[in-house]
Amino acid sequence: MREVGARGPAISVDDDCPVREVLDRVGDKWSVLIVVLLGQRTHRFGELHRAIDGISQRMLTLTLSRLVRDGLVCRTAHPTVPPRVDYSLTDLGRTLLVPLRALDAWAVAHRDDIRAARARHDAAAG
Amino acid sequence: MREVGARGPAISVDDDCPVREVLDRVGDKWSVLIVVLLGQRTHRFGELHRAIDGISQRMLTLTLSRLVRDGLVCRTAHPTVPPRVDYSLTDLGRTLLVPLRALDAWAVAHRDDIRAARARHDAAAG
DNA sequence: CAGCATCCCTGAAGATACTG
DNA sequence: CAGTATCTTCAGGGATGCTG
Repeated sequence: MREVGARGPAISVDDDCPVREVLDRVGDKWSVLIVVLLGQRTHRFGELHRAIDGISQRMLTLTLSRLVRDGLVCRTAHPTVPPRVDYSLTDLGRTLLVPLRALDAWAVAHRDDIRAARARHDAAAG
Repeated sequence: MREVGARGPAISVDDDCPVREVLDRVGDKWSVLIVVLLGQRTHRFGELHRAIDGISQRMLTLTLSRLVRDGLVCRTAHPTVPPRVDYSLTDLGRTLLVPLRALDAWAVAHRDDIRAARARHDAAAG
């Protein structure tokens, strides 16, 4: 396993790159959004549907089932009528909030830098 | 702007969600790999091509140009013949290594948990 | 309410060939 | 060596309709 990073902890990079594994899992269009919302509090299916602007029912179902499958999200179906299903983060899911916060902090701190770089680059060339 | 997180720093979630912005930018198939490799040291185009197993010339070019555009990677073309082009991280790019390391640490720490959850889930249902 | 089934479409990514 | 140009494929995702 090759590693990088002169100072600070290394990031492994090879064939089975853990970072890539995470990104393949939560790097899709909706997973992070859902994890973050569930990090806030438990949500029902419909609540998530309303909270996440633009998501289709299909994608919400799909993404949730993947997250449940990966042990990040917990699904609780109440045998009532009409049915009621609650989704919440598992312990594992909650631990994921930590690195996501780090990424978020970076985004907040540097979004303007990126926009500036873009503007500069686009102005120079096209 | 709605925010989440009982304890710890909040993650903003709304229409312009910073986390989503980062993921849209580096959540693709190759960007993280390239950033991490360049975090190691400066690489030439061909070095990256050989280092990243499975990437096509086209995707390497595309991904690099996006990273350059966003100010994360610096491109240095030497006017020699044959041409030689060096890629390295900018200061901004280097700061990105920090949250990526957090994500990597999480991945390393929990990949087995995810695999176990999956196995459990798949065994239960299918 | 929650969610599956079906159809469709687009954009990301691969393969291949060519160039300064 | 370091790309560009073109064609093609495929999976992610949207829209809609139906059901326990």
